[in-house]
Amino acid sequence: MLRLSKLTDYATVILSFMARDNAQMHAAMEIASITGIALPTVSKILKLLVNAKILISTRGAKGGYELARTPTEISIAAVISALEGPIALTECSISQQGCEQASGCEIRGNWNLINQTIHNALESVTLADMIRPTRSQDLAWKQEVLIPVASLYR
Amino acid sequence: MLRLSKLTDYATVILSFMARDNAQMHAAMEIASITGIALPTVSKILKLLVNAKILISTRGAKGGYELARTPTEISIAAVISALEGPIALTECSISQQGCEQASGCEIRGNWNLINQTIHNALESVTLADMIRPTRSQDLAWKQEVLIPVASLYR
DNA sequence: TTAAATAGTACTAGAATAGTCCTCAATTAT
DNA sequence: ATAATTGAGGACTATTCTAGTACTATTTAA
Repeated sequence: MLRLSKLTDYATVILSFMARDNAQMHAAMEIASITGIALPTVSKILKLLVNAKILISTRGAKGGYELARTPTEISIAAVISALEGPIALTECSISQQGCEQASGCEIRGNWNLINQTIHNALESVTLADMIRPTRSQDLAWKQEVLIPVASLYR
Repeated sequence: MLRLSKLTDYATVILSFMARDNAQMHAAMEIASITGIALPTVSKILKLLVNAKILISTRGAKGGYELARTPTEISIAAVISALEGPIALTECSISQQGCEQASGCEIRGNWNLINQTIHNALESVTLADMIRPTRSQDLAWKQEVLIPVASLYR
């Protein structure tokens, strides 16, 4: 569930490669051969990332792509919305009339809270975090996970 | 992004209707006419929820569906995984060899952390929360949103 | 026994994704 | 200047996934 598209997945791979050797310019073809993702697909992704101002492109010979900001300043949320549009779990947007007729739709407001919560969580993770080594043993953080929606009603 | 399927959306509508008038048995047809969702679709969803032990079904005349637990004991995470399978953003699962060849795949562990974080957030929201009135004005909770992955590295 | 209701499964149409390709524009090096 | 390199932009296709439907079997109450 909660699928991200493959393209988004690729984007994180590409970006974390770029983050690791910083301050460098990389041509699309170079990135394609290093990551093993087909060139046209890499190109497509890079273009989307440029439009989202996550990357800066330089045309012409010796051109290429580079990060627009430092890895600590690029959030995963930004990457995801660059590739998939605004972050939202539901598209309850299907005509408000329909929702008023149907009985269940006071829910919508609560979905929005959940969306916000997840968005904030993704906002707090940066590219810099992604390229750090994993310590899956270390589960101390679990205790820190919050219950934001429930807390609304205290 | 982060799309949930329409079916999952419907499921929350159906379940919150059922949660509101508790302890009652509801036939699929009744639910269909009240929610405005087509009967075959409602049936499909109800069956999935039964398989996930979120609902209990009773066959035969006077049969129907009822909640298997109280609304406070049914998490949104459970509903989502009932409809869409395990909660995971990426399906990096595409052959580990492929990932070792490509340069970017130390990322996977970090994705798992993000998945876990989101899973925990969804686990903390229950059906009971969903049927409460929304107070979108009240944004106090925003201050409480955490930075779980970053905290891993302190 | 009959009617009401769910269980299970298979199928179809439509939409969304992934992936590719082609032409234009810009920059550098010769 | 001119050629080579590289990105920009858009159009297009095939495949996969989802939503929705239909049909048959099974169970239970009256």
